[in-house]
Amino acid sequence: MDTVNLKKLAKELGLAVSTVSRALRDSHEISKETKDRVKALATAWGFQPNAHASGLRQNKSKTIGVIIPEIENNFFSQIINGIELIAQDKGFHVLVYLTHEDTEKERSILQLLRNGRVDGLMISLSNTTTSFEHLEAWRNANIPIVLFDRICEELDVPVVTINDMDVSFKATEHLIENGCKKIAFLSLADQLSISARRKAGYLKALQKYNMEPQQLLVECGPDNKTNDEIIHRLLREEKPDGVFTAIERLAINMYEVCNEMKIKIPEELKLVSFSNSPSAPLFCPPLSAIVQPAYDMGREAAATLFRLIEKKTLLSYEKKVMLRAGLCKRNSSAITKSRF
Amino acid sequence: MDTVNLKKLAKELGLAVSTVSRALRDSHEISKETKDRVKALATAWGFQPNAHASGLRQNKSKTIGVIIPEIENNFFSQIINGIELIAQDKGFHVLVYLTHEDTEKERSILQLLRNGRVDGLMISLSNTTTSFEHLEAWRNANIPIVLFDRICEELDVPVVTINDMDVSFKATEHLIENGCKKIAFLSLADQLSISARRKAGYLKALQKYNMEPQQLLVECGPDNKTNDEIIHRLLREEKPDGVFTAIERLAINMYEVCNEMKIKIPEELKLVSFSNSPSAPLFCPPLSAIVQPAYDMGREAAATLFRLIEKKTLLSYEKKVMLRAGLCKRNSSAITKSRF
DNA sequence: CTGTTAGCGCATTCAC
DNA sequence: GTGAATGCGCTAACAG
Repeated sequence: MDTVNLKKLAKELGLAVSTVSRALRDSHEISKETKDRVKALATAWGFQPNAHASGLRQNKSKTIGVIIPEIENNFFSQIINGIELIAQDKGFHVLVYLTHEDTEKERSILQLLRNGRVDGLMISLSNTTTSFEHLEAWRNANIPIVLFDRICEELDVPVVTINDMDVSFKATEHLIENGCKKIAFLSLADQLSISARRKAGYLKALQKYNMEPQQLLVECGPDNKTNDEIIHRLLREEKPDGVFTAIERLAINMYEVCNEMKIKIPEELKLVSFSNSPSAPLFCPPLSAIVQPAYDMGREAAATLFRLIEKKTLLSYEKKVMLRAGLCKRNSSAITKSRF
Repeated sequence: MDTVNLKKLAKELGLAVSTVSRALRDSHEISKETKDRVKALATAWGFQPNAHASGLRQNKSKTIGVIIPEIENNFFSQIINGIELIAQDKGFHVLVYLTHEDTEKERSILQLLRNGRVDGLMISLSNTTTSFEHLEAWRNANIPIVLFDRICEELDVPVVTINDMDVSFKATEHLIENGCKKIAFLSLADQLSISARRKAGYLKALQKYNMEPQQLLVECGPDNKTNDEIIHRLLREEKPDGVFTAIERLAINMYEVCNEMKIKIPEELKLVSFSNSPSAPLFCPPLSAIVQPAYDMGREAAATLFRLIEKKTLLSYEKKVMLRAGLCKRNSSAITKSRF
């Protein structure tokens, strides 16, 4: 069976192409009978209007692009889930791109998409991104864009974020309240605003309890083995009794190294981490986690993008949406009976 | 800045549109000087050829579609990761669709994509899919398609699978060797070929050790709470000393219910499960897992699809690719000292 | 080596 | 209410 198009339908029905087109789009200037005849044949033949042709004609793609650093991460896959829900609801398609934390790739994808392929873009920045010309350039193309989670604060662009600072403050305070005297903060060495916000929350909590002298800022990298060494050294030399990790992967490293070094969690060291893993409660011991509303974030960001695509003007509070993460206290940071 | 197209470039350069087009595509029939001039202006102006126009003209979209049941699942996100790598390498875009295990959605997405939007399709079937007319219909559209993991064996379509049966046999045998006398098999109630293959592996192992009378086939559903009840009843009434779960989510349910019921893993009950979670080693106790090469599967399936897209004929062994999953033995299925 | 022309399939303007 | 004609931006056939 050859591909069916308007022309063939028109020929079969003895109508003009334009009439068929209008009938299928439910134009009011077509009689009900004609509409019915046209639609009947269209469904019978399984007609689907060619995406490129109508895209070209209307300068619309019915497609949004999503650029994220990685996908093997509960946080981002939940985000995609939320985005996809809204997109499917709007009849839109979703293109997914992974940067693998490579700012060059990020730049080239953005460049590549300035050609009508997408009607809007959502992006969470790579952690190696330090300059933002590619985002500025994008804005010249006049295609709606929304930043989420890993945003750029300098740019006047709609963003959806999480209360990273507040919840980090809360997590650190929780460790302090549970008796920690020397708390380390582990994060990736990057320039991201979220890292800065999380660090700020940590520092603010130390400040509140006059513990700044005990601050321990540890920067990890992309390589797990190196991180293990860094953590090893940290635990050996600084002997913190509390650790707050800014990303889940580092918490896993913590568990592994503590196992190796026979350091007991939470007796000798209490741990809290950002984590969206559904199995955090099964860890040994169960991980006290800052859980981000990733699914909602995806939906919120997508909803904002569609407001822009539909040319609705954003109200000021819609330009900066902040969602609240929750601290889920579990055994990895629990108070333990003093020994003997 | 208005959108720049071939016409504007041609006008500025005093050339014909076709010359500009050819120059940008490195046609051999254009002089080096002209090419250089054209390319210089194109990059200066940040020209990107309109995707719809060239797509329409060439009847190519440089896009592949990926349909999966869900994304909040390490297995599928690893698959996407593998697919995306190959696609980016080929300069292709990736559309992602989630069916949420809804066969109707699956059907309508397939229908929707028969309009030139994608040059090829990869799909892992929803577990509610029992008839395959939509796949048959797709083949009439003559667009390459590859099935992976959750495939349909009746159809003559390239597939990439995993040695589900063998590895399930191995997992069950492992439980038997470690002393289990009554092993339950937990899976979703679905019609999928992978479920059948996993079950077959389980049964084959029981058979080998003459334990068929002890077979315990338990069907769970999409709802976690119901599953918890099913597992509760199973553990209370049947008291298995070994459990093999066909999907990760059910293993998490097992841990939870065992915790509640104070059943000790692995002392009183040994557990093995399919799982691609990177944190399985951190579980309490660490989970013995069948780890699927999901990333490779994504790459393999994408590579197969691109062979089809590039009109290469598939060699017979390329039509049915089977990858090997590995059993990673950990403490959840370990032999324990008898408690005399 | 470069220019002219036609047409991909559709939506839309204008005619009747 | 319907048909004919136009053009979205690009590529490819044909001409020179």
